[in-house]
Amino acid sequence: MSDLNEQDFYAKAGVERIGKDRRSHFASEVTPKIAGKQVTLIGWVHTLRDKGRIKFLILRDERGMVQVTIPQGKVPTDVFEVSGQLKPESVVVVHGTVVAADQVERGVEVIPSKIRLINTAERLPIDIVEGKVDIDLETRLNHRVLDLRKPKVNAIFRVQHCLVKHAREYLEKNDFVEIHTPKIVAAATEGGANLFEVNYFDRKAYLAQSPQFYKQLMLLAGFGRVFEIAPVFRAEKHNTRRHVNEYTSFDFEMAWIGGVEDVMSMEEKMLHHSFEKTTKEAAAELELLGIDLKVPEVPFKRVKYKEAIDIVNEAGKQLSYTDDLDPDCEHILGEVFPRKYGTDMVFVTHYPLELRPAYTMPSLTDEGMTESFDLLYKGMEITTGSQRIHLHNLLVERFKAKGFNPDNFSFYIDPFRYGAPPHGGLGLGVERLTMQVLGIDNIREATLLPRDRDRLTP
RNA sequence: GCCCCUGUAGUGUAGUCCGGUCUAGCAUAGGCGACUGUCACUCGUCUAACCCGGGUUCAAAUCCCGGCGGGGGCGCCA
Repeated sequence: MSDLNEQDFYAKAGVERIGKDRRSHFASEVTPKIAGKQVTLIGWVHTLRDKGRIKFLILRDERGMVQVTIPQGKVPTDVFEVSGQLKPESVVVVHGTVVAADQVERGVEVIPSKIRLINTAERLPIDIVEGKVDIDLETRLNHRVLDLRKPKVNAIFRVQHCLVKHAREYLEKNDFVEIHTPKIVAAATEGGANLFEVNYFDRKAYLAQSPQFYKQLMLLAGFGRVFEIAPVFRAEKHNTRRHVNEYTSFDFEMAWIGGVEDVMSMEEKMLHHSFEKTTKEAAAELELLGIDLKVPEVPFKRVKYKEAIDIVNEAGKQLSYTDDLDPDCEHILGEVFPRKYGTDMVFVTHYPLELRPAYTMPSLTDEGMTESFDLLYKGMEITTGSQRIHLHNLLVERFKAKGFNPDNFSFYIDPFRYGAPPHGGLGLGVERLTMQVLGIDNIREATLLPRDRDRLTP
């Protein structure tokens, strides 16, 4: 017998197995309407307010919290004793009866008939109950798993999920095919941004900074419309609230377009759909985060790059038409656009040739400019897109003009010799979209497990 | 690549300028005790910290030097 006990690692840990117990209700589903019902709750001990002969256990699960009230004499003796042993973040199964209770803010509580300890928790490195002590973001990220248990932090990523889910849904309804392109690549797509080098057996390879070439090639391969939601890598030693070194890029690319306008039109409808669905499906999370999400009206405002420069110059900057809009400019535009156009979602179009990658279609209507756009949301660039060059000779010419040797990109350029469809597309930063939707200051907060200049764990 | 700031209990801070009751304060977390309606429970009590090394000085958390660590911004970009 003693040998058996030695091997029972559950008993050794002082805990029980869940066994056949399964959750009957989420905490949020315990309402006065189901008073009298027997429920099985599974979750964490959020707090235990131990008043001596009555204890109040706040049980938290994936969807919320509910109070479990444990009055001595009215619950079995062992239930009362076990409850006294519980620590914050202990994992428990609670069997009990739902009781309407005026004393509780939610008007309902659970009186337990049984409480089973499923796992123990040591002293926490960070407080999970919010509102007691402000914790540095750095410390929170070091303990990200615990940090994410906070309902508000968790809600950020449920909103993010919702935004992505419905953007994807819109594209699927519009004949886009989801593709998965290689993240280990041989060469840069755009120059500029630095690449992470990796050992590819005995050769040098790089982590993809963008799926750009591949998603275009898939249109040449006959897919018509494609999208990909995947990580991209930027080896820039930037350290700002808007940058991380690995982020999720939401890319789409569509063939048979008449111009860049078709791409913008697709994006605004996609975002409109996504925002609208998110306000409904993530209503609880948005409320928890105190966000009143405004669904931007379609069509979004369009402003030419030159006009944007004029606007920031009116605000005191001194930029020429070939200067890039820096974060300060985006901030200015973020303030001016709502006043001037009544919206915080604005396409800035027709960027100068020198500011855009080699594959961007030059403009016939605006000399020296491109058929391109950025989407600025609340003063931050969340999308970059354009009509792409589908004419082989022009593509070669543009690569040369940018100082690249087209021969190094033959895998990308050569297919354009054989009937490439006119096309365009965009890349949208998922974390940036999330942070702007939720009014988050630092992109790391909108990134599940951020990779920045020196963070590689967790 | 460039620039700025900063290291005090598990966490967040006060103290650092102007060295001396700092035997390092407070909050929160944690231990123990009390409490039958709490809801950031309350009350009592205890535990727990000056990044490392060197220097100046009668005296260093405080000033100086070096090391290590951390945070933020710019360029670039989503």
